[in-house]
Amino acid sequence: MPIERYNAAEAEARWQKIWDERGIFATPNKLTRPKYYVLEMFPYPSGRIHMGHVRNYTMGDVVARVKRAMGFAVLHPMGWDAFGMPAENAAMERKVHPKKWTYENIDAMKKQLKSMGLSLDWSREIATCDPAYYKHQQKMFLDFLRSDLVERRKSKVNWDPVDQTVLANEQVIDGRGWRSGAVVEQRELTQWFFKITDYAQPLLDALDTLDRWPEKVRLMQKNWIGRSEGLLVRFELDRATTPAGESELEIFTTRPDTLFGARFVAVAPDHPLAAAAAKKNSALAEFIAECKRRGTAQAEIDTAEKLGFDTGIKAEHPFDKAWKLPVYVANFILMEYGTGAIFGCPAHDQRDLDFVNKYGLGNVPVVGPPGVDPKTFVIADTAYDGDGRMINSRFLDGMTIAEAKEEVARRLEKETADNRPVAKRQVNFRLRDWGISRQRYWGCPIPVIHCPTCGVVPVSAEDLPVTLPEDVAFDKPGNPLDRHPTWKHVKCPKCAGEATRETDTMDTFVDSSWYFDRFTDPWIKTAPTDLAVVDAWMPVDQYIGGIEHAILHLLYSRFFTRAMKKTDHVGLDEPFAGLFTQGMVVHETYRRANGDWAAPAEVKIESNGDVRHAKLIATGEPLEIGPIEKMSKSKRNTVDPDEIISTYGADVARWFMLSDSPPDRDVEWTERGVQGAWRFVQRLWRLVGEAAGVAGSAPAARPAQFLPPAAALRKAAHSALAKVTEDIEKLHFNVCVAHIYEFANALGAAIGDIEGDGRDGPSPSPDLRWAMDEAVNILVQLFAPMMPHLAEECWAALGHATLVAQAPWPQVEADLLVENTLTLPVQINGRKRADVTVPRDAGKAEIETAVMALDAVKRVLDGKTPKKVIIVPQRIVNVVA
RNA sequence: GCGGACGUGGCGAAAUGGUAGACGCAAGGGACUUAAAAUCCCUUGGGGGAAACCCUGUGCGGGUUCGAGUCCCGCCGUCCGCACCA
Repeated sequence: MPIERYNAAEAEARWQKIWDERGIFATPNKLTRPKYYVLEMFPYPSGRIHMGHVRNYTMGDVVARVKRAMGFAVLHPMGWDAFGMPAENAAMERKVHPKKWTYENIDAMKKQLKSMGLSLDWSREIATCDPAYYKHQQKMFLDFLRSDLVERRKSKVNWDPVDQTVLANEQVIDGRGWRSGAVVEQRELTQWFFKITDYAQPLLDALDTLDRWPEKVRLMQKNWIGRSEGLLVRFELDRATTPAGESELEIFTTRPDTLFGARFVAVAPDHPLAAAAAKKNSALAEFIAECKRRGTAQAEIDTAEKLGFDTGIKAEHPFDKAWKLPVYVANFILMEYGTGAIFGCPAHDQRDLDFVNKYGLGNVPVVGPPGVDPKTFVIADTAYDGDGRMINSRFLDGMTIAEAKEEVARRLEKETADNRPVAKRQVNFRLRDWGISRQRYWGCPIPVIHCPTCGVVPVSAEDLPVTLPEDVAFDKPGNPLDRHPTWKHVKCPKCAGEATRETDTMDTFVDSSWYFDRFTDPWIKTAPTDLAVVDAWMPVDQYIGGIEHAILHLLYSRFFTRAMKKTDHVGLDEPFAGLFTQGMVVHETYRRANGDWAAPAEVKIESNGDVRHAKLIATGEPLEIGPIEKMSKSKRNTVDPDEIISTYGADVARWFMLSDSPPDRDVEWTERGVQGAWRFVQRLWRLVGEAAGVAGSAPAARPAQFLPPAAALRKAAHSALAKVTEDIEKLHFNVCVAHIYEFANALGAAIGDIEGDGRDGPSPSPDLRWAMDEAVNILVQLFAPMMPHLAEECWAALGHATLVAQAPWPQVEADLLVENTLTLPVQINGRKRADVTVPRDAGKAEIETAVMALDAVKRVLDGKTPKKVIIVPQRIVNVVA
């Protein structure tokens, strides 16, 4: 029977059109079945999708299709993270308006996504640059402002000199801007902040409840929040030595137990005490200026020497007024953490030790490691930060570190100076408030007005949205909103006097902090969300995206959800119940002799034996095959999804993306792998045709009995079904792929057996035809979530008038997977020597008798009695000789 | 420096503490073909053996266990996150 090759290009377009016309992926908000919300991180409309998108969206689509088949009402929407710098860069470089550029990109990428055959509900599509979206964001900003979740203050900020804008701490990677890569500078600016630090503790605590998040991400967030418990201690200053009669200095410490090891006190260069002292000391002023001149770039911090300047100020030890400690200004103290002041205990802190060794201040060890004689224990170049007992510490001697911390806190809390306790316990967080002001055009305008008489005045709700002006020029660096001739000049809503609009726009991470809520009801015009609807759909049951958002987007969204709850826009705290972070798509690199990179599409690979050679197709020039790296424009090792889809079809791209590597690990894109996937598509098509031929007109009624060949086939089908169902649930797509291959091999073998018989024997028995029909239907349904177009084509070929995309997931017949006899491996001393076949319900005695009768066992035991026989029911037998 | 993950054939990888290497790729051999492609069949961790089968094997060294790729301790290596955080 001649079977034509499967024509992916023709079939895929046809099925996409049918799905579209029948609107089968649109999900109504009226829920009649249990809900399942699957979401992939929405893309930035850069112009074209890349292989990372293909991987991400394929995974989400498999989950969506399977859950739909399992009877859930599945919400699977798509939208666009559409504000941001690249649109402005395009405007500057190519004189195209950011809006035009963005919407053209959206059109192009939407077309590409559609060609992937994703089961998305496009009726819910949103773009964050749409005033219909950001209007609600502005409304929430004002709600947050009223609820004390937002504040405006002057602060030292990260300034990106290339993008000419402020960055949040989370957006500074290794001292560089996350987008531009420029070395970030410190500037003092007045900024809008979301008070994420108010939620530091809840955000930390709730991490323990996110049991379907990767441990790694939870740990990263925990470290980022950076809770530390310590003591805030007031050190009295010797007024005779202070510049303007300052009487005390507050320091924060997590090691109050080491107070008797103190050798000095130090403050940050931008600490008020340092500034005051500098006014009377030009050498100190020069030192401080020098500290500030030194860069804040990572490389400089790493190599920077610990430098200090003795101010001449003396601080009194909290437990001994007579004990005076010198106060230094030191370059390694950060004003942003704690109080910007520390006491230095060099014996047990490496930085402090480096410092005293440079300035000759000496050290006294106060924690003795176990088994060490306190009298002879000295610290030279390496601080001791391990466990031990207190030494040289008066009333603390002999205590553990924990006991000493507690004792110091207890005593200093009770002691007072100026009627206030000398110390109090304090929890400190590393997390900083989220600065959201950006000095850019293409973002959501911050809806406030600055009035010379009334101060900051919120735009009234009925005047929202504050829309961006379209007539802007990008001919100069800086913020076009600020330069616009009219836009910012408005009347004050309060006093009607001349006032100006805020010209900063919001960080684009604000846009992506609630889009998943908006998807639940993108149509509502009067509010960001419909509370009943958002609470019915949220949380997202399965969120899928890149690990690069482990902190940024995922932490902001967790905060934003809490802020929305406080302002009555959602009813829950945690937006993402399940999170999966997928690996990157990587590819070999190719390099020409002159150092230029060559793209995979320009390269031909030849191999003789095990050695592979690359050469440039155009000229034949030999190329060096370089390391496998993340696909990037700079290394030119990208593969265009469009080309793959038009050459092999979307199903091939989807299948290969799922097949080779575990989804959380990097996957290497290779031509060999793609061709393997393509061959399998063709093989499945042939197999389904052949199986349909064998099954012929299978009996409609299920036969009462199945002979061994049919029973074996049914077992293979149901076992594959059980395994795929289980592994899909765990998102082990690569293992699912293996099960499908295995089942396809088994089905192929079964067909081969029948055709072999068929030549000289009778046609297959009715029970086998029925089993074959069942098997091939299961096979098609198993690969349908991954290769939906091929599956529809096969489904139709099998005679169904319905869509496989709407077919319910098949039921496993568990009985088939239970064997009447079991073949157990037999180990002797933990090493497999033989198999034993016993009835499934055989007792231990029966199994032992059978095992002892085995030749292999007899040979090893040589007539002796075994020491022990371990029988694990249904599993294994181990004979200990 | 601190924290974490990972380490299995030529390669990507499987493996609730229970037969290590499923499945795929690559390679080799064969069938079909005038030939090639496609397809189909066989072999493939290492060593020994004619074969049955035996020995050995999951980075290295220990430990727990009847039994360890999996659990524990210590190294080595790779990758990731954080980092003058007091």
